[in-house]
Amino acid sequence: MSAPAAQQPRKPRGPYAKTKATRQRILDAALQVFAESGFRSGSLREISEKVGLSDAGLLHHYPTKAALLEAVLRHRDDVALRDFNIDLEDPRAVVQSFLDITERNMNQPGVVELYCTLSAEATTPDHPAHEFFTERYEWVRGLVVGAFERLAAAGSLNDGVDPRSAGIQLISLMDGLQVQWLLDRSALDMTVEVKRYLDGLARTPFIDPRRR
Amino acid sequence: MSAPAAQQPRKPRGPYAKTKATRQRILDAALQVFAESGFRSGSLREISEKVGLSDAGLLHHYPTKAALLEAVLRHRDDVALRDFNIDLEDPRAVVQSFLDITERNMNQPGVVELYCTLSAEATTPDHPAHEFFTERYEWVRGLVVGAFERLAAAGSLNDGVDPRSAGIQLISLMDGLQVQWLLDRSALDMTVEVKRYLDGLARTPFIDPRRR
DNA sequence: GTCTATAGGGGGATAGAC
DNA sequence: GTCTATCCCCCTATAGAC
Repeated sequence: MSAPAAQQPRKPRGPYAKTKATRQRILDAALQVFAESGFRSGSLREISEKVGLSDAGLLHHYPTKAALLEAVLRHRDDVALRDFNIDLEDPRAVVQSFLDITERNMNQPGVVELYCTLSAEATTPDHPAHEFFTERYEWVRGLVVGAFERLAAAGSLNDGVDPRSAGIQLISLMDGLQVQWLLDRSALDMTVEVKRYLDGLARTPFIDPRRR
Repeated sequence: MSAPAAQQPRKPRGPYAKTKATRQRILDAALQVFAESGFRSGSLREISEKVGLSDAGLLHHYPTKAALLEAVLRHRDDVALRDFNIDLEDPRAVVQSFLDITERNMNQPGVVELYCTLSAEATTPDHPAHEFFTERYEWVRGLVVGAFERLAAAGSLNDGVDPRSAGIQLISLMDGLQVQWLLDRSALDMTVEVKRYLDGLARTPFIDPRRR
């Protein structure tokens, strides 16, 4: 779920390019390490060990640590966008997708940890992922606020619900739930909470009954 | 805002104890550094430089890096608890205090950054502040859920509002707002959003009109 | 495409002098 | 209570061999 698409690294020329597979393994390992320790204290050493490569071997594929981080973030977002393939013009589908993403997230705590840790770390302006996250939040906020605005215009929201606030709050809710959930997974069910929040916004539920 | 109270470091015996003042300066500097960089990549070096002390001088007051972190977190919570001095038996006062804290937070982004960064970092079980945060969240959740339960019993909540969900969501909302706010302070007003969320829970507003 | 070797910098913590 | 000196660890990145 990211604004611009990513450009592929480089020439996948050979007939059976092991390169692609290696890079995939690097991304997987990097995700794990950055999720566990964040960017700053996660080390290339740990990543290269996980992959079974030397440090220099790893840096052949991604020239710097920051470049590797970029690649991990963009890759995750590309995968998510492709898997869900949301119709951005349909406000109900957009809102529904937030619930779908929450549900998926409960099955991949590693990714949740990655975004939690990194988004907090990247609030500092000099962090290599700072721009990525500011742009990402701006984009997501625009997406969901737009959806709520169209729903409001169609009279589908309760009186007194401000579309922009609802968008900001939905995003905040999801982010905040993740911290509590990561700290103690038995304390709450993220899907239930998101669903309840959405149900509170409208008399007629958003959720397509065929899907849940 | 923490469950157990902290024990004071040690003997403040001398008549003009510079020790106390030094430790205060250390805590202030440590807060800044841990907020900016988190625990893992924030360095004692940077802290001791800010204070104007050598590394060893700093470690005389706090024997390890983890001990220093503990002290910073407990100190902040003690200060907040003392300043607000909430009547924990009055559910309206408890809910109101969340709004007060939000308002105060908007004037001290450093503290917000500290809790954001550290709570995310500390979701990993082996982090030195892991227990601190799990216990803290458990305690806060119990506090606010209890308040909502009493409000519900008194018929002060809208129909269909689940007290436990409302508590979990209020905390999540505050945490999530902080990330978005730190990334772009012009994007939203945390106080407004918390107030709107609370207003959505009850027909009669919680907020004491004498105070806002 | 991957390796070894190495440069060059920080990091936390301890010992012992003042 | 604070210092200097020191230990030994881990880190990112580059150069050049295979």
